[in-house]
Amino acid sequence: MTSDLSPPFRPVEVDRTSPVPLYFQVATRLQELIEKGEIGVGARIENEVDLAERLGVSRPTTRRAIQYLVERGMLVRKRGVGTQVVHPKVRRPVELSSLYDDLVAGDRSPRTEVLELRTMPAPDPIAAALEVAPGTEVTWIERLRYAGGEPLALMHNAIPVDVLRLTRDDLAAHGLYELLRRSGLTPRIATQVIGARSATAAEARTLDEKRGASLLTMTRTAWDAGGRALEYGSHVYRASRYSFELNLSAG
Amino acid sequence: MTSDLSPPFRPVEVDRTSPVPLYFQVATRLQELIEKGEIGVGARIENEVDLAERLGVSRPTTRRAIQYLVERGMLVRKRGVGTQVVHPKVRRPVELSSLYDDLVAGDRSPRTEVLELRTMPAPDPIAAALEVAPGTEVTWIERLRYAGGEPLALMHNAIPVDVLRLTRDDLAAHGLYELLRRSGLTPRIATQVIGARSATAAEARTLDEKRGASLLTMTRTAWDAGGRALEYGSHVYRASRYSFELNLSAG
DNA sequence: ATCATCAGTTTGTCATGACAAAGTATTGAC
DNA sequence: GTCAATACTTTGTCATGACAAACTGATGAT
Repeated sequence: MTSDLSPPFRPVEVDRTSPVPLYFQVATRLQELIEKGEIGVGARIENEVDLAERLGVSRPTTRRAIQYLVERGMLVRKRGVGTQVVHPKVRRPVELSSLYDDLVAGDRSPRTEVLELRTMPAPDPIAAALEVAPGTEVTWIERLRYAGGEPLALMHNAIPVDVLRLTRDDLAAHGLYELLRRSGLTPRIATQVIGARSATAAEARTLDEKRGASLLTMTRTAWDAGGRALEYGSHVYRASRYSFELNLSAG
Repeated sequence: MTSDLSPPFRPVEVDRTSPVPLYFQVATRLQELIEKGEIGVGARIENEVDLAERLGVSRPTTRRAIQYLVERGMLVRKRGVGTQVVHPKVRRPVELSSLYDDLVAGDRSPRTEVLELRTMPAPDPIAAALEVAPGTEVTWIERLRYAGGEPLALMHNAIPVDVLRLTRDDLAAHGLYELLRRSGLTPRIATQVIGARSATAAEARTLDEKRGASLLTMTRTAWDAGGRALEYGSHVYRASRYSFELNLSAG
């Protein structure tokens, strides 16, 4: 029935002198083979035991490599059946990146205008969102983001001052998440709410839209691995120029 | 410095006769302790080796349980330091559920009106989204979803006929994802695009909004674990009544 | 007093071995 | 021929043992 028994694809050799973990080497190699189509969608890969033996690694190591790709949506395992390729490229769960990074990646030449930058005690709703004490000092930022010469988004952020200090120049030249990461602060968890509403007169003017035009709204709070709140953001995007793309995967 | 050395919290006994895997029993028990606050945020839990010994399970099993909670954002591990509680409840990555389920869970008494239900060859854009051959027969559904007596969303779906056959009654009484699951079809992977635009006159009339009101739009394609396309959806929501909430976690 | 060095703690990686559970394919009885 | 029982394949779970790497804190030299 399943004629596509794994062809003897090229040996995946591992480098035991490398500091890269073996399971990761195996996973990366498999991912390459799949992305290049050398193992086609629907094809079954070799069973764990044989694969492990052929690579000269243990079965747990092989399992861990396969598991890694299963979690990324490339492979599917069924007990008693085998492991099958279901998608030729990684489906990332959801990116936790900033708009700026996305625009750079998409070659849309972003530019940032810093409209406001000051420190102030956090208003209650923002303190609540950040899960910090009311009145905690935060840096309040208002930015206008351009892409391809056109205004795209109006962004408001609050960052606790003891998390990061920011300058106008930094913000004009880099995305907020890049600045965070550069300071060793890695956002790991975030909650977002995405909605829509009509533009106010002032927003329409700033964003070069007609009054009452539809805007996408996004509010987000991001935490680092230690559970410390890094950033609260409340942004509006021109719906005519922007939308959110998400890849979901459910266990 | 860290005075909060793990108190000798109650023994977590495992049941080896249970069909539930040991690692999952341990993970669940730890999760309970954390959710109930018996292990507070910031506290360090026992190290893997001791914990394993005390529970009478192996270290890999303990590691797997802890890893499970780390991936869910409750715990953080640092080599040479230990494992710390960073959040008292699970942060789910993103749910892959239907609007209907969400409304039921939120006690907002959903109701569904089936406006249209017929089979037809998939138009090219929809066939492309589903990654099936152009002209593949699909069931085309148009539904109006109410919540709390008010219209909330206008939903269009295409489901390949060889995936599932649907009746008006089924659709009126249940959410689409519930019907899929009941047939043994589990959505595992989806890509979504969320945007916004102004309502057309017809949409405004149907949704009881003013003409030009802002609407949230969401298009989605969902696949099962085997990579088979289950559903394409193109929905519009009243922005005044609905927004998307997401929890993200980045590796 | 300050800084480098070293030992201790804790998680990270890997190997080997074993059995269980869930599918699939084959065999055999009727 | 049909259906149930059986054998086989493959992944899932678990144990034990070992060493490496990262971080912490104490020690010692300057």
